[in-house]
Amino acid sequence: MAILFCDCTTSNGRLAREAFAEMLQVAISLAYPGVEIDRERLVSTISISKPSHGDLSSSVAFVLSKPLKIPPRDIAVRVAGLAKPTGHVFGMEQEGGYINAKLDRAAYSKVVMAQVLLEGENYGRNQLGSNKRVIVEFPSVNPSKPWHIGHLRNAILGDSIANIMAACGYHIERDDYIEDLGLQIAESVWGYRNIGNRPDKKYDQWLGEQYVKVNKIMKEKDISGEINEILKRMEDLSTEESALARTVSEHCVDAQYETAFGYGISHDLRIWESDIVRAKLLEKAMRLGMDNGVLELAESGKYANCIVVSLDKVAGGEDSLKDLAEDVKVLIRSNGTATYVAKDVAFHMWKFGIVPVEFMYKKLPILQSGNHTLYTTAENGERADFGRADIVVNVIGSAQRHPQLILRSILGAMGYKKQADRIVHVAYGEVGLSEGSLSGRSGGWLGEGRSFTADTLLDEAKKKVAERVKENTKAQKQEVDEKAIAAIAVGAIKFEFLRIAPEKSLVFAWDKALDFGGNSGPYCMYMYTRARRIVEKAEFDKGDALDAAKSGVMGDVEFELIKLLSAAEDVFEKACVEYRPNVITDYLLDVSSTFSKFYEKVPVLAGGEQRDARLALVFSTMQVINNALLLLGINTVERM
RNA sequence: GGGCAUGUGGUGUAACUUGGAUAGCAUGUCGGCUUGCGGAGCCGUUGGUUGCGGGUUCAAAUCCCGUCAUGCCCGCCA
Repeated sequence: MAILFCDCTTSNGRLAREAFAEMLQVAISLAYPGVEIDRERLVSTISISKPSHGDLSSSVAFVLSKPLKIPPRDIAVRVAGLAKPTGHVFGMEQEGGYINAKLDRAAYSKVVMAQVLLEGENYGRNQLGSNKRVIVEFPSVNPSKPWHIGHLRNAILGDSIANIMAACGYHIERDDYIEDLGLQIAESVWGYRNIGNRPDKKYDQWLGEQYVKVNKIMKEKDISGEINEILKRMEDLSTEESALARTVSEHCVDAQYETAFGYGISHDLRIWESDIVRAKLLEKAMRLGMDNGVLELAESGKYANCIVVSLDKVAGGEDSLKDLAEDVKVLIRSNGTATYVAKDVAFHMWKFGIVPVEFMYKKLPILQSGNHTLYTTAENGERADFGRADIVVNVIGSAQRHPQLILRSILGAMGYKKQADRIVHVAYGEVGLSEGSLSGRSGGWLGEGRSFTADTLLDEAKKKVAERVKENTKAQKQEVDEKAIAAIAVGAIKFEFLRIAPEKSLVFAWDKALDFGGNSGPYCMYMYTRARRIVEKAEFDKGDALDAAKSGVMGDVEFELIKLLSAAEDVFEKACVEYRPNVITDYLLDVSSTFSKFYEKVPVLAGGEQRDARLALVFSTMQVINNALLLLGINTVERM
């Protein structure tokens, strides 16, 4: 098999744009000697255009119009007239002020298909991240309740962003921070002792329901003294309460990870708050802050005996930290306990390897999707290579913008500006219900009829999918197993959550969540299965496809598909730098619907001499849909 | 009081960071398509002063200013 393309490290989509830019640059210098345009600027004027406007389009004439004082149309005419074909780009013409170019269909489709087929699962992957270490933290749910649909959005986003960054050449560590010393756990421990300690259902569900009961009791009688006593004792790691808190939390997190397993979401590391305390990370971090003068001990006044930071002092250029009701943020309370922000500052010092703390790690025998190994921090264990990140991505609700900003400001003021700038807060809009709220305290996630847990959602989706599959595959006398049904249900839910831009809020409604038509995951998955069946019927394998790709495809719809396939790498990169998986969902819908039009219009198997080249295109499309779905954490199925 | 986010056809949304051609997609409405590789599909129809008002520009959903609406945040809660 001859290598048809010249540069394996660059996508053909990019090569085509570069070639077009080259053409334009030469033509511009011929037309207007002395005029220089930055190459990057030039490339940025080029976009893939609609079929009615050629294949590639540049608006460079508008840019040059002002300095040259010549109307865009005249520039376009002149430049287009002087351009000479480069690479696979030719046929330049002017329309209004635009300069459009056509691609050599046969040649271009050959190289694109060859690249897709040769690179296979790696197609679209790139080295943008040059192996930099990234910690993606998600979803860090309190170990006192099951994941509800809000937590699920967090987990799905985090998992997908981690996948996308990994595909762009970053070294990814997926961390889950478990807060086992917080007030919520103290309340759980109180419930465990006073209401019951025998789970009669999935542990997280049971614990969550109990937590809601405790909160009801708290409204009726004052047990806050007892709970505070438990909380205080928990923070001393030698107490029975502390051990109980950890045990209850571990059971709960294990149960939460059954949910994660069902959704195909995995982690590398669980980091426990109690292990952070044990390692004295907080003390070290606070001492560092005191030493360099950013943190100070208030000796008198309102904050006497607290360790505080002046927000005005650390604000830098941040307006949102100015004109606050209180200029002071407490990190260590007068009773010696730490606030959330203090813990977060310390935790981030570990993430970046600023404070040299070595945790002990244990491998956990938890089943994760893809047999992904899970570690946990532990009292006893071994050393392992975690932390020391170059970039930190925190997937946290947008409600926490303010504390995240304080975190960055404090780190920056302490002299870690570079690290502070490399904390990315993926601030997603909270998930709301059309009626009520998801509040954990009042038990909003329990719902009236159906609960709003991630488990319930998946169960309902599976039921719905099973019905649909049964109906749909009747004609083919094909069995579709439970694994495939689960994959489709997961695909439907993940796609539905990911197609909405992260910063947008999301109002959950059952009928919408379980409607799998149109812009949906199942639609894309269905196109994959259709493609697969065509290829199976033809008994066409990858070797055949590589041979057949030598012919190229010429039709309009075919070529639209080729153009889309060649854009994969650009799309993956865009999704990565913007931390927006919806860039991928959009792309998938585009590829899927274009493929759908293609097979509706063009009979592949009865295609005469074009049959094999079209089969190669079908094969290539399958690969691209598969690769893009994997970035969303969605697995393809063979039948549906 | 201050800060942040959001506002796009009946509904859900994309494009906004980096301004470009007729604002893309789905759902909904109404109508059509199957002796063909599988109809979770395809084609057509309908529906938009991109919250509002200014400004910058050859060009604004996109940038700037103002304004309105909604949500979130501003704690020795997490």
